[in-house]
Amino acid sequence: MNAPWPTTEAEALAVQDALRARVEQAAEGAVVPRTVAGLDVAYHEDGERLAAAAVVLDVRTHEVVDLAVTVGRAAFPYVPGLFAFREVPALLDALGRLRVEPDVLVCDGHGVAHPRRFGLACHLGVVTGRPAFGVAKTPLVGAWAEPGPTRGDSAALVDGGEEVGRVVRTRDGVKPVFVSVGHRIHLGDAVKITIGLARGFRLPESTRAADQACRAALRGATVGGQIGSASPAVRGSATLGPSTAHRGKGAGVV
DNA sequence: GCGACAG
DNA sequence: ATCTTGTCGC
Repeated sequence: MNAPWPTTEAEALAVQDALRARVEQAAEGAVVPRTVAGLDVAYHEDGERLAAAAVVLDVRTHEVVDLAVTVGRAAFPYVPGLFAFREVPALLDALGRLRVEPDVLVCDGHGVAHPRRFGLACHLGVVTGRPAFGVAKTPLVGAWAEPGPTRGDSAALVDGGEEVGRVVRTRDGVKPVFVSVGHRIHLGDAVKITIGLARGFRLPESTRAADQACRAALRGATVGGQIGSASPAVRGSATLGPSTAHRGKGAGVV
């Protein structure tokens, strides 16, 4: 029933074309999350083995409510614009191990601020059906004016004549982050949530927590060959069936 | 043709 | 993404 994971760039592009129509818009205020899930992936130096983490935080207190990690392999080579095909299988596996269903997914990358308006946040939102948005550290597409110097200041990220995201200053005098809608959420809400989650640091607490969790899992899997021993509250796996290595010759790097 | 190019 | 600890500055 499930379409096979794309092996070539042409196949991946076709998948994006098909899924793009399923992205849903949302009115401002439609999403008032009590919890968010921070998602991130860490790679082994071989560029193939990886660990993915999903950490659920209470939006108000930033307390970790749930956490799940999984280790596996990159499902596609890194190609700007096709980035999601590399991490989606592992991230879905991690999300599937959570006991608490997060109200919104905070992705490490872009949503519609993408050449074909279907970045990682859109992809994860569509396949999970959950509200989702992306917070990226660097731009992929678009132009913008330097936002004000104060935390909370922002500027429109424009591409192809449309606002595809917002460049947001989460801390005074610090390089801004790029926020864009993924699925079922309004850009203004995504920006507010991002600022609320980024208090002491540039990146949202959710992203930082996920980054720390997958890095730790990667070490555990590399050194001990097993993970999840550090904390009994963490659910993890040392294998990842579907997320096998990319094969074939039409997609570049391996 | 020459860069740029999420992680 | 990853290679990488201490250090300069507010």
